[in-house]
Amino acid sequence: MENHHHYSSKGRREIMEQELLRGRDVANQLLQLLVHRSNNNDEQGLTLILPFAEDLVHQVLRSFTNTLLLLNISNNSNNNIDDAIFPIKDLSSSSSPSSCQKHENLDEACKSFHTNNRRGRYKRKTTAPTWEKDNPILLEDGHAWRKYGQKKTMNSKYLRNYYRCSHKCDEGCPAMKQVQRIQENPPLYRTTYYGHHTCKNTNYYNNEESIILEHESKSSMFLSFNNNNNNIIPSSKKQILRSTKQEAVELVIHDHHDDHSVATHQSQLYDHYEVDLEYSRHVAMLSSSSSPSCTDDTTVHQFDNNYYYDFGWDLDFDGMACFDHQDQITMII
DNA sequence: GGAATTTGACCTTG
DNA sequence: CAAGGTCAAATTCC
Repeated sequence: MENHHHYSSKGRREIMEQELLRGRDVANQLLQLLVHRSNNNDEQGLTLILPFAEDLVHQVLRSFTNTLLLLNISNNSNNNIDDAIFPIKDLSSSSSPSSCQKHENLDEACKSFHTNNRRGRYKRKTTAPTWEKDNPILLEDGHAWRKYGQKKTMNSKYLRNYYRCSHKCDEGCPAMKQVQRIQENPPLYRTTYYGHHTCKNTNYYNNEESIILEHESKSSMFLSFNNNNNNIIPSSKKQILRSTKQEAVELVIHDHHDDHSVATHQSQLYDHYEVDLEYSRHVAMLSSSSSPSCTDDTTVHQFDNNYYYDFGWDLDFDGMACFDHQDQITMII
């Protein structure tokens, strides 16, 4: 309920300031990188360093985008917007949003739930995974997770990490996930989800107001919504229209990807209450029509009489063809 | 000091 | 019995 206050201590102004400072720092890094390279005049070294420079540029742009978004929001709204700001945390910063209600009682509730005698208390899952996805970096998915174990497995040199929903104890939410690195270079992490969230996930997506700042991502697609005025906060080529909480959101593609600088997109499909807006690079989509034309690497899943299309597009823009033949897609939030 | 993670023991499953 | 999922005390983090 009043879980927003976690963020209100850090006001909009402060977040904007942080964004700008971060952008300046990164710009300085970029400058030094370029100066260093131009001094050396090393053609081969330049190509090596190009991806890094590109990443820095993306970070600077992200700083601008986030700050502008915050400015835009503060101009258009005058009511408690501080409470509605949910900045995307950097991956380097640890810990979950910890914005669940009665969070201080959580551990206590867990302790009372488990007695000292551990016998018979184990309930090992038997169900098949609900969803599985590989990602090149560790991503947050908008839910608060509590890690409860890690294990070395036979066929991997990496540890498998076990998480359950932070609301398991206070709301009995059964959702769990496992994350395991499956490849070193380039890094690849496999996240396997078990069960669906039953908790009131008020911290991000189902909230009446939420502002999603762009996070480190090679994608320039940027989604956000605000229920107050149904306004459109455009970024790159996509816009969200008519956002209604816990109802379908129409996502209309106004333009197609004729410009490849729009960068990379990857979709990720969760169940329909776990659409990830936090990272633009993975967006779950539900087609309202029965059968959009899709590229070959599109996979279709059926769930609750709905068809889910996982476009799974990647660096090569294969998946973009999906939009070329379909100008309206329904997204469930 | 409280909350989150780590860690090895404990437990289930095949 | 091996593999690996889960628990909770110990440890770390904030």
